[in-house]
Amino acid sequence: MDSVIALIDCQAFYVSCERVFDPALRGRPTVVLSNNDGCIIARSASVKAAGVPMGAPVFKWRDELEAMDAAVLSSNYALYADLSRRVTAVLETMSIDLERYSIDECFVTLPALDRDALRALGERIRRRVRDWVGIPVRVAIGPTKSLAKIADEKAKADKRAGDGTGVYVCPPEPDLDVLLYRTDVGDVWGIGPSYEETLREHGVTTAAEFRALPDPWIRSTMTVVGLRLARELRGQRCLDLDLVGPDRQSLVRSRSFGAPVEAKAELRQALAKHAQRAAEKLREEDLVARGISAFITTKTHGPPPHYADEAQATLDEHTAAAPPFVRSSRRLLDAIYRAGPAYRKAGVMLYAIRPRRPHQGSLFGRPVQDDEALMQAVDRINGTMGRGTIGVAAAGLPGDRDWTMTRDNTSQHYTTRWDELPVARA
DNA sequence: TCTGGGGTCCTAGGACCC
DNA sequence: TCTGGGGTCCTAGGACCC
Repeated sequence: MDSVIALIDCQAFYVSCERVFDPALRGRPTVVLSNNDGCIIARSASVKAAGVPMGAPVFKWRDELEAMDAAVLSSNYALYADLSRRVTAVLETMSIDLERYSIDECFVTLPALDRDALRALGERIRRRVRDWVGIPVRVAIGPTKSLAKIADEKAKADKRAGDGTGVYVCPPEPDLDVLLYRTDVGDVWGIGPSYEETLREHGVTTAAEFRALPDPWIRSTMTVVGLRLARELRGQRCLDLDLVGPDRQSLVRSRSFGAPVEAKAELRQALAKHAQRAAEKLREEDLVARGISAFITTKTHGPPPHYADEAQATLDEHTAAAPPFVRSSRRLLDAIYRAGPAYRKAGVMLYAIRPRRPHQGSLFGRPVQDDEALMQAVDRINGTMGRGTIGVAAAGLPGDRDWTMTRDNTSQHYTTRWDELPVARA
């Protein structure tokens, strides 16, 4: 093999982003919350060490966080997305090929050097991202994506011990087998709770035992996905780098409500807002969609009643204009709404997505160009004067009560809004 | 009282076609 | 009594990821 794969993983990414701009947070225990300030979705090392789990509802950990004097921040996705882009821009100056896997991880290919040289290269990557963007990253290297993921787990573990370098290179066989024997099968990338349970029932508890299973058994129990995984752990490359990024299949906009909602009119407005935002996102990505589904749900935890339903519709033609999706969301709500329950969340999903091409008007109805010109004007105004300045009336007016979200403690948009740039004082 | 918001891929089964 | 053998497309649901 003339190349290896490195996983570049930003450490406690959201927390690190906040620390770039607020030095007072460095060294202070910090968590970042999900939308609506519900769950803990990023934790500094000290908070992790205190046993606060990922995804935990914040209300269960208030006391512990207070005792640690932890900073509790609402999420600021515009900031994180921007810094993520800067991290990949730095990597592009150094690596051969790059796949952006998620907001805080990417895969790159590196030349197949010996272990020491790879470690040194990993260090250089790490240093450059830290110096140029201010975000600490781990670099985990292996012959395949799945083994790079294993290496990342190992690097994380080293970090916890306190003296890890943040760079880990998979050893060759037979040391690799030893490493995999020490890796819990549930910690393998792609093996979730359900497969883990099945495997344990068959006496398989380590990654090494998993990759040694017979192919037909894996295939029939875990589909080809499982088989690819096992082969990757054997060093056989089955998952290629997705260089251009896959074409989008679907697009979801949804939010939990700050407080329960019963009124149909409010659900209608929420769905209209989501439909409008989803269409805006389509236009940003130069896509059009034809399918829409709308869903509403009550709480899903705790004692019943729980209620959730969803309905779908197909538009006459592909479009990225807001009005057809908004109209459709209203009809879909009529189909699924039941009076009575207190709803906690609503959203829309667009599907049947493809790239926008000119002149895709249908034989029926208004020509698309009208909508297109209108939407261009809308985007221009919102681009200049701020998101939400104008939009369909069904989505509510800018001055309306913002019932959609609780966000008590958001940092500034340091890098994406002129009026919130950091200020340097001499 | 308070539990996120995105995504992807795979399979089975039904409808429909010749 | 006997009742083909392919295809394709679509959808629902399950599994996983960050």
